Amino acid sequence: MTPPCYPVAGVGRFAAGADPVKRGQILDGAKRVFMKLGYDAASMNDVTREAGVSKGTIYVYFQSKEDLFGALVEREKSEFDAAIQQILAESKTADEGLRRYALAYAHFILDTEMIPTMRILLGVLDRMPTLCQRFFASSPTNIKALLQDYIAAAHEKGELEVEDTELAARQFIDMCAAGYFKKRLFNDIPVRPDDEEIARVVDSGLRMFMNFYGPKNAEHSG
Amino acid sequence: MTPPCYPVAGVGRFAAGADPVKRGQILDGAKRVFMKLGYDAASMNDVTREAGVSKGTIYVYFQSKEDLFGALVEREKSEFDAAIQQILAESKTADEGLRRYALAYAHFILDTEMIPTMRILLGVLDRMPTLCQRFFASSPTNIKALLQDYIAAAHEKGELEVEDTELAARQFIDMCAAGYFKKRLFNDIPVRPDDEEIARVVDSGLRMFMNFYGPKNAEHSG
Amino acid sequence: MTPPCYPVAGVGRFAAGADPVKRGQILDGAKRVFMKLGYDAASMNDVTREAGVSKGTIYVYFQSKEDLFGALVEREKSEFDAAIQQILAESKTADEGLRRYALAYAHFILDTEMIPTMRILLGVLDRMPTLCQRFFASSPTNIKALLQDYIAAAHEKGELEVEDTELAARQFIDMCAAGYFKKRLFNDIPVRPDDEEIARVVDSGLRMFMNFYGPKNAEHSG
Amino acid sequence: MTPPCYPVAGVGRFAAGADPVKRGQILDGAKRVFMKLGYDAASMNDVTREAGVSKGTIYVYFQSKEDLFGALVEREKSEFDAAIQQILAESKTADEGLRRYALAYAHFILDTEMIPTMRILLGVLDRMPTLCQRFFASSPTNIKALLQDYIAAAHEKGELEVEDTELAARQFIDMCAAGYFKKRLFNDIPVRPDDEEIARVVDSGLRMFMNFYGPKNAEHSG
DNA sequence: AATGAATGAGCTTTCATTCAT
DNA sequence: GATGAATGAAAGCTCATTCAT
Repeated sequence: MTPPCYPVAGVGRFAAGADPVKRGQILDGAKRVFMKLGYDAASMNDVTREAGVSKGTIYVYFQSKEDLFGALVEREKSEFDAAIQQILAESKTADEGLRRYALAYAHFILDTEMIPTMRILLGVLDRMPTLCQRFFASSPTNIKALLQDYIAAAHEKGELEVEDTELAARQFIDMCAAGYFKKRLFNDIPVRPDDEEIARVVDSGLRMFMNFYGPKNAEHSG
Repeated sequence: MTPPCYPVAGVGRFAAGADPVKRGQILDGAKRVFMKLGYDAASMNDVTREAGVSKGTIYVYFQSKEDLFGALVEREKSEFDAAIQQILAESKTADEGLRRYALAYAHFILDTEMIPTMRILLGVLDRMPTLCQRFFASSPTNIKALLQDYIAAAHEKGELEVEDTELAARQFIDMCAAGYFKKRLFNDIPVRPDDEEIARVVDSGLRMFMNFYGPKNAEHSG
Repeated sequence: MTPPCYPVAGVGRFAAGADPVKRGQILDGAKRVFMKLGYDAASMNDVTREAGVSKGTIYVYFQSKEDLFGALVEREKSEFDAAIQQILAESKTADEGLRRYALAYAHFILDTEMIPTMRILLGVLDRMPTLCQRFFASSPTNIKALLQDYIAAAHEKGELEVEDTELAARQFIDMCAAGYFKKRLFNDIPVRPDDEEIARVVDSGLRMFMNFYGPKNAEHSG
Repeated sequence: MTPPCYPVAGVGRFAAGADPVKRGQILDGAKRVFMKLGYDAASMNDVTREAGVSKGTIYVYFQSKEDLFGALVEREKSEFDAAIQQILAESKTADEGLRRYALAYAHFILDTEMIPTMRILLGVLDRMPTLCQRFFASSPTNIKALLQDYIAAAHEKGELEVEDTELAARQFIDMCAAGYFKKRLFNDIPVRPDDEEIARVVDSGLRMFMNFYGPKNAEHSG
């Protein structure tokens, strides 16, 4: 009959480990910790401190350290996916679509936590192959599929002349954006290149690509 | 016929931690363990078991786990360095040099332990920046410098028309070989592509590159 | 009759590493182990076993082996300090004060863990100078300061005639009690001397001291 | 028939582990190492380096680390013993003998390695009781026996009036020299007191002692 | 006799996970 | 549901001792 005398946030509102706010809070703390220290060097105590929840609570929401890390990776992936898909959908011409794609790619590489996340994943790839594959399946490696579809459509419309769309997509990504990808991945960029510099690189790559695959050049094939 | 005097310096005897055979044996074991488990998950006991030497012996040859890992990385790097340099030195024409460069690059990506090594390095990049930099300074990221010089020389000879050699080098690498680099890095290659397939990709990239930078096209520059 | 609310701060609950009962339990175990084996030969596993707590728990309460040892030493010191100060404060005449001081000193030497603690400290003196100094600052070596003040006061009151109070204090301690100090320190006492024997030694020393520094002898000074 | 081609110092001259020069060389190295680091912190490798002999050789001359340490202690003890015995033998009058005894004691305490040696021994006393006892049996603690005999002889000659010679000997040592002993033992002396200061302390103690036990005072007993 | 590379038990310390409250 | 003290296996590393040369 006596009322409970301890804080009972959301009692009865969610099943065990299902409160999405708390879950997000844990993931936010975990993100900060993992990004800073890497998978192995980050301890669950660090997560506890950074997330502001107790050890036990974490284990209510996530089965293990690896499970927590997997959930974190899953969330990063979703955000990236959604953003890239929207960009391609909004673009009208092939030239505009390709350019915006390249710029969006560069943005994610340079301004988000994508690269640190990928570094950590690569470090544990052999131990957690499934987890990694799930991430990479829609990461910079494979949003190539989206681009590939886009290029195929442009080919249908006569904007491009491409036979091997997979190769062309890879070439475009590599030429216009992968330079920054590798530079960032290997920590080879002391300061973020300014937008003008990025535009210049994208432009040169795009011209080379259009020079080869554009409608005017008829003597070749992909 | 006189019995051998001992101690006999130089016959099977080395200064502490200087026996190259044993050193190699330890590195081989460490390589297997690190490649399989990553840096943190690999324990010195694992190395002990895999290398077939005792714990103490490892610490005679290497100061610490990090030191052992550093030596391992150094060894991988040396082999790669030597091979790439020789290839460029042996080539006559720009076309031949570029093609051989791309093929050699592909070989290292696909057939050696370069990529697994890099994965692990990326996983510990924040904790061991110096070690990583030393490796990456001559890794696929940066043998670009060699290629850049090569392209500049070709430009002087009139074989290529290139203004921004750094950009051109990056573009060539990205186009001809980086596709495999990323595929391997992200463990995205179920089976090694056959030599024919590799030749086809290199050929397409090289044609796109020559189409843009080759001597005949005079209306532009990179 | 209402069921107890939890978490109930302050009822059987303490902040991390702050439960004084458990802390004492660990210190008790550590004391037994250190006294028996010395600092280096005592392992944390030994402490674990003797204290009846797990390894991890010890490291919640103490940062390191050295920290644990330091806390142990601090505890011994406190008990000694408090007792000696009270004894001098309670005494009325010089003769009574000096006699009680000597007897209290003997008690600590013979009946407490003071001496074993000091032995261990001396063994690590070069490695832990600060820790040692903190202990010795109020150990038998230096409660001499208290005695010195006491003697100076007696001199003012005309009970003693002392010029060099520091020397006199040292002489008194050495004569009345230091014999047992050294005997105990070097493990030279097979059985504890009985109280009568102690009284006899203190008496002889006190008489020699008073014979020299007492008010009747006017022809000299220390 | 061929002559041995490796250095054969003393081959055939000594039984295994019996070359006193090499033995001394090892002990010298061990002394430096143990004095600097203490028993446990000193490693056999340190001894190896400091003594300039190989690990194996040490184990030819000494069974174990503890055995080596024991031999070292034994040697220190002998030197001290010999010196004190000679001093007492050379002295004529009680006053001179006692004074020289006190000064010799102070010298050993202040200028030799006696104190560091004792510190280390105290640190391992509970683990190596036999070893320690052997040392302390003739150390400052117990050269008291020599003094006791000397005092008894002086009593016979009428130079002193002493009933309890053991107590008197202890009192004399404590008064005249133990002050420095403790100061040194507890590392409480920043600079060595000069000879004048030592003479002053010895003088005061000796006067108090003679005041009490000297032939003129007839009203008491020890 | 002398060497010193090799051994492996044992050290201090960390940390993912559990469970009584 | 939430807590965080407690656990104990396992980590990196050291070092007394052995033994093939």
